[in-house]
Amino acid sequence: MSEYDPQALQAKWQQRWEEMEPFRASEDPADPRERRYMLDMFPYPSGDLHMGHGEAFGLGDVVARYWFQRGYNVLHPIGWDSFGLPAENAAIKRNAHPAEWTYANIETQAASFRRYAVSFDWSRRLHTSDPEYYKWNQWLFIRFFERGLAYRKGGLVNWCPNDQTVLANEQVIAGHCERCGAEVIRRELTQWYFKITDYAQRLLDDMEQLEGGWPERVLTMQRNWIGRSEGADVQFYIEGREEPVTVFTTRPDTLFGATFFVVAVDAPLADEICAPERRESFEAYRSAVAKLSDIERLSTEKEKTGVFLGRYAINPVNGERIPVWAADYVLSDYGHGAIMAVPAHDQRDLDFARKFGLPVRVVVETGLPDPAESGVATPGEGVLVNSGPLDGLPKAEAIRRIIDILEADGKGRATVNFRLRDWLLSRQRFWGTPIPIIHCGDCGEVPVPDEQLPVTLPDLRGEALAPKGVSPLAAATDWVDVECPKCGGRAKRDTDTMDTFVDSSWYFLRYCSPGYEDGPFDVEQVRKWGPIDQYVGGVEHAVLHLLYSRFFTKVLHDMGMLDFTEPFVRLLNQGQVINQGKAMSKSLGNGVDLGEQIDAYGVDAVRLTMVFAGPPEDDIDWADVSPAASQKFLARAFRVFTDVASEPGVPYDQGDLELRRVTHRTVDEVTKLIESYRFNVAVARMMELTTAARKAIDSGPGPADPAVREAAEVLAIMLSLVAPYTAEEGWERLGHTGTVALAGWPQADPVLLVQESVTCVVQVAGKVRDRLEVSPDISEEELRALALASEKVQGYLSGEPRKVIVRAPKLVNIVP
RNA sequence: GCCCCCGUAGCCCAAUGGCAGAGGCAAACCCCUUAAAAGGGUUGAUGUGCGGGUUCGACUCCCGCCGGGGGCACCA
Repeated sequence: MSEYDPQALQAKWQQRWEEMEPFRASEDPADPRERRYMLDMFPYPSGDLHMGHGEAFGLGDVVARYWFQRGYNVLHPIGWDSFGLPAENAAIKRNAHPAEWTYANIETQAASFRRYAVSFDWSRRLHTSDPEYYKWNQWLFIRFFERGLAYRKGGLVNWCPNDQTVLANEQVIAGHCERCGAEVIRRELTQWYFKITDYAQRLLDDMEQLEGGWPERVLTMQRNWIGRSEGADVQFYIEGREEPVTVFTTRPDTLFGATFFVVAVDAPLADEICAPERRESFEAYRSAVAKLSDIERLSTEKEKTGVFLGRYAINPVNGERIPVWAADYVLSDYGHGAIMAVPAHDQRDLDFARKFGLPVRVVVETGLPDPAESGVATPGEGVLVNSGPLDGLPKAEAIRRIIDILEADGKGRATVNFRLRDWLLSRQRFWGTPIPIIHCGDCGEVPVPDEQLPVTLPDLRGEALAPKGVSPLAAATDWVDVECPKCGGRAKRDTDTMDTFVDSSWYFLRYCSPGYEDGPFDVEQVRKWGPIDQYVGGVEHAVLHLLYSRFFTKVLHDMGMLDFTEPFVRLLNQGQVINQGKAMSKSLGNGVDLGEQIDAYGVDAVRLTMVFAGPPEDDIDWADVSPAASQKFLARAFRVFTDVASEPGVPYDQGDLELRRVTHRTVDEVTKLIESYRFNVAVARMMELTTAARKAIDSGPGPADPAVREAAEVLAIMLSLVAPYTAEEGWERLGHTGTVALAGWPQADPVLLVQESVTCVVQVAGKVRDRLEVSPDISEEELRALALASEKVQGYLSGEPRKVIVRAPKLVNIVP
């Protein structure tokens, strides 16, 4: 049988691999091999694997399998992010328990992964919904709580009316729920938070380590998200109020240009200071704003709105009385929820001033038209005017000066503000990790003692899980009512569950010691395996999972449990698989099913198509690629394997030199291409090698030549990164036993990389006029003489050339 | 509005200062075949979105447009 039958190969080799377990990471401390940790973002079990999984895991597997071939001790684990809403919704619909749906899907995906031939170490498999896993979420939560990094507070939060739960800031994308797309509203609720803001500066600073290893755009997104800005806190007294109000400004130099003062309409301060005669209009305005969605409210297109509060603030540097307004363009949860408004030099303040007829005073002379007339604020560089002690100073100097003055008078200080908010982690849903806190009337928030962990979920199913605005756990009274661990009195469990992003913030550490029972992970094992050398996943997690994981890593580092501060050394964002220019969707009816593609073309052809389609970070339009053509190529390669007529062990050095050169050049290039993630080009080189081998068999030295065997063996090994089934069968047909996956990466012989002669292009005025066959180590002088002596070149020259540029050995350019 | 990335053959994509084409798809033609399929082979730019500039030399670097994609966008 030399017919290429992908389905038969799949059945055969899947079973063999299960027996061999070739991809188990070695825990032997005496193992001398260098270690590597390769990880794909773990999947959510929402049914079977789809095209996106096919691409991401296919690309990751190229890296992992390359490392296996290089002889590293590779950790390449798999698990499931198995808590989350879809399971709960499915359970309500089917009157079942979320676990049933979840674990059934996990088994389906696991089987598909095995068929897809991803080089996982299956022995380390984990599921975040297992009590053995989420126990450690709870343990970590308590450690965070003890360190003041987990706390509860009231305030306005994002609420998804569809999912009936709160969301973290990161999970609101342009005013919509990251999960379901529903428009998010604001609600006043008491919730649990992780104090990620304590780590804002370090999250920013440590990005330096990631430079070059992470895509630039992910770093940019994180920088934007963290949003550091330098400036000053300045204290303003408000007439009739004892305590001063602090505002944050990045432009303290413009303090003399402040002509009014704005408080966020939804800040408690606005309510507090509103004058009685303004109460009615203030409250009308406040409720009008409350009705607006975030999208409407935050739109920059929207006209400025606001109301005068009937009060005045005192400018701390010149004693000027300025009116206090409430407006929705000032955000209650950034800075101090109040600002000094400098309309001349801030567009937002100017828009507001022009709408309500407030004065505009230029204090920085920029040479641009007067903002009061032009309507365009002048935020740029300039020299200070109308500013007392700052007059005549340029902007940067004025900022330093005024901060000195404010600090000396105790009226302000230099400070830094971040856009990043604390991570809201409590959720009012069932299928997640219970928050391990007991609320006691006397003792307050009491952590569940470690020895009582895990706090497991009560057995709720079907209708009992229906969203009702509070966690379904609250209804399980026998679960909720407990003794206070501290005083023994009557107390109640916290009924919220954790955001599932908590689960995924440290799972990569658990893989290092998945069965470990004395902590979330074995510190020694993580020291050995961590950090992750290569992480692969979608860019949609740029400010979600990737930011949270970085935060967790830093906290765990501070707890002395990790010796590194960044979890992912290198990150690859694969593109999306789309169809006919659009994302696949049910409504468009353009979905492509991974399983069906595999049934039609085979695993190897589908994987090859994904890898060959283009650079890994580019989207793949399935309408532009051809799995059928991939299958054809694999059949062609397979025929090369079966045509080889020599036995293993023949001396290659007696083989055809020309083919050997092609083989070794291919090894050299493919090695470099794989290491620089240019997998599509690497595949192109493999195709060329296949063609060269074909030619050698048909019209060259013939199938028995040792060079043909060498080419075929190299091809099988390189192909094993992308098309493991075809490579295995080919390897076996070539007379080898064991698995090609561990055959070892070939090494290019430098002697065979040296070319005997090179074609040198001779240009006259940039146009090619002759080609010379020269030795690759020809000297500049020699080549110059040779080029000038060329008859073809002479025809274009009249007299001495003005200039001759020699780039030995490839090019000579003569300027006549 | 601001910032970033990308525009190469009908299509997907190589070439990162030195001969515009490596690879694939599609197309046309040839060989093989009684025929078809399978298989083997041959063929493609007058110049790299447009206009300038730097250079002996530009797809590549710089400036300005056009087109596409992405990120951020009342964060004081």
